[in-house]
Amino acid sequence: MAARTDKTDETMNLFADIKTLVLQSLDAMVTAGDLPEGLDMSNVSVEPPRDASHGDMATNAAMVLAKPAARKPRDIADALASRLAEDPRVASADVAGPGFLNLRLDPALWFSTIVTALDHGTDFGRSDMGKGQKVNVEFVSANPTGPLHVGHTRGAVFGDALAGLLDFAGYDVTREYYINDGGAQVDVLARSAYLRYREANGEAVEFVDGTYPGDYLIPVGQALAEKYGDSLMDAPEDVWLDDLRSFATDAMLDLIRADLKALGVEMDVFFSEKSLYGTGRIEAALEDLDSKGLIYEGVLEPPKGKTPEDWEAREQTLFRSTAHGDDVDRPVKKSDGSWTYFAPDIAYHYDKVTRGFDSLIDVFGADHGGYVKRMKAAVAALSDDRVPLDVKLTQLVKLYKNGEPFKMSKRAGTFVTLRDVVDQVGADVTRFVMLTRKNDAPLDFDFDKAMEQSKDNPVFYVQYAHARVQSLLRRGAEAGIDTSAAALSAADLSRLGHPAELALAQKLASWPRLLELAAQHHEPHRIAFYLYELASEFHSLQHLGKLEPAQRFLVDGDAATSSARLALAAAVAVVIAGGLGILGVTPVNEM
RNA sequence: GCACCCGUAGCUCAGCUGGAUAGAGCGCUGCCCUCCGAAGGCAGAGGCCAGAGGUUCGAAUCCUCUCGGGUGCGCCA
Repeated sequence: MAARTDKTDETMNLFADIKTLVLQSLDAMVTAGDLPEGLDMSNVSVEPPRDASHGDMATNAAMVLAKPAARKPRDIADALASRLAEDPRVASADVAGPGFLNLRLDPALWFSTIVTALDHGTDFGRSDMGKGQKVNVEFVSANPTGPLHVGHTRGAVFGDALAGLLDFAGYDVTREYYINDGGAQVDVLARSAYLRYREANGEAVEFVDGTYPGDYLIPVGQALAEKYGDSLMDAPEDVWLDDLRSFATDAMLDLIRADLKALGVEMDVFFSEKSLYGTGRIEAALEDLDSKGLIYEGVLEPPKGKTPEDWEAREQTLFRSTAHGDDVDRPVKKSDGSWTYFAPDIAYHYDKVTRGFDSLIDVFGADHGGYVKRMKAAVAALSDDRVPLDVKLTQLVKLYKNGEPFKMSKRAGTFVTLRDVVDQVGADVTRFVMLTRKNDAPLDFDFDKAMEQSKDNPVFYVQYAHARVQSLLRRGAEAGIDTSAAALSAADLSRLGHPAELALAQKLASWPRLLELAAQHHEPHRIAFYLYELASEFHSLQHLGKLEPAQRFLVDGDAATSSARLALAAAVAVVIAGGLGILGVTPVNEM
């Protein structure tokens, strides 16, 4: 296994290497006077062509530069092609279509990816694109008033996988949870806990509207009964509210922490909203905005089309969020002078900015979409546009059982918690399934399908490919082949050459590139899709051995060929294991 | 009324800072196991990328408008 980040050498990413070559060649053309100086090369790309028959890689350089260089695209392409063809790595360079330059690389170069993968192990694909920049990923941030439910589960998985991805891409990542323990809902929690406390002391209680009737507070009530005996039974609320609030909040936080742990999520920081009150921190943040002329007293227009019945014009303290792209200015104080939810959240993000993060990511449920603009405006203002904030919204999870929609209802007791899901299908399956859709697309989660051992189930399909490789390696070892990574890495890869083998090696070679794109776009789901495709190509190649026995991974009496093919298979397993690892899923060796 | 997200095969969805003939799974049709895991594989049918303009050498992708679906819209968090 390679060290963490010290081996991010050039050969990790073939596409980047060839792009470098293209850019160098273009520079040479400038020097030679074939191209004018000062051209913007930022749009030059090197990517795999959609149709493999076009070649291994394609660059758009000639078309992108034609206009600014005032040259015909084909002329540029021809000149570039002849320069590129001089490089030993390039087998051929052909101009096609309007000016595409199709490159074919020496197959040995593609197969060398196998060596790279085996030598780096699951660190294959790590990069330094993040350059150690500090990124804060805030996710889950559920109210500490009960256990996490399915919606939170998706946010938790997404946020954690995104954090893992960014870490892999060379960022210094902090996973963070914002505890909403400052608002009215924790008072409701305290009162609900108090009812459970009375119940634990033998009294029959009734949960009226505005209290939480969930069973999860029963143990809290019992713990309170043990701690306080019956001393609070006749006490007025103002005597016990503060104590019970913090007691119950702590208990809920323990519950949430345990839920997250069951899912394999571990936060670096739990940040308390309450810690912002009475400490001058909210005031300080708003002071900062005020000094920038962004705080004023004013009256908002009523919302159009849906005027609340009790609406009346009222002067409030407002944040001029419209100065940074919001649609209307937002209140930071309620009519009674207390803070709105937004105020401490501004202070919280101010804190993140002052902690020195280079960029921030917030993961919210899609129902908080209306909150995005004002939050971005706040961060832009607080950081003087220095710190970008990306807000990722996670869409709803629709539950199914046997293909039938699974209706959730708190009232009917069919409220599905994170724990329910994890207990039913396991953390690995939960995590992978949650990432089989883009974050902002709705997700169908079928309990039965998630457990199914078939191609329908992407988790199984990918795990199966990994297990099959392990099976091959075991058989290889039985046949006397050294299947250690080091030995396979030294195999004679010139034994490979079948088109399907080449295609698989090319797929492996695109792994670092995919990771960079996924990290850039903050889209961990791309990993799940890639792994599925990789698994598919592997299954296909393995099946080829049934049709053409000469193409089996293990060839009787030909240890050299077998070793080379096992090296390819092992490299596939390494990438699957690495990819699953980023997503927080454990690869399995046997199904 | 306004804002944000979405609209791609019968269904559920991918589609890489705009690239060449738009992909996968399910479902449908027809195939493939005496030996590496058939828990799998191969092939076929199936598309006006919601619609209309625009930008561009080039648009599912970017811009504008229309239609359709979801979410949100001061004193909840």
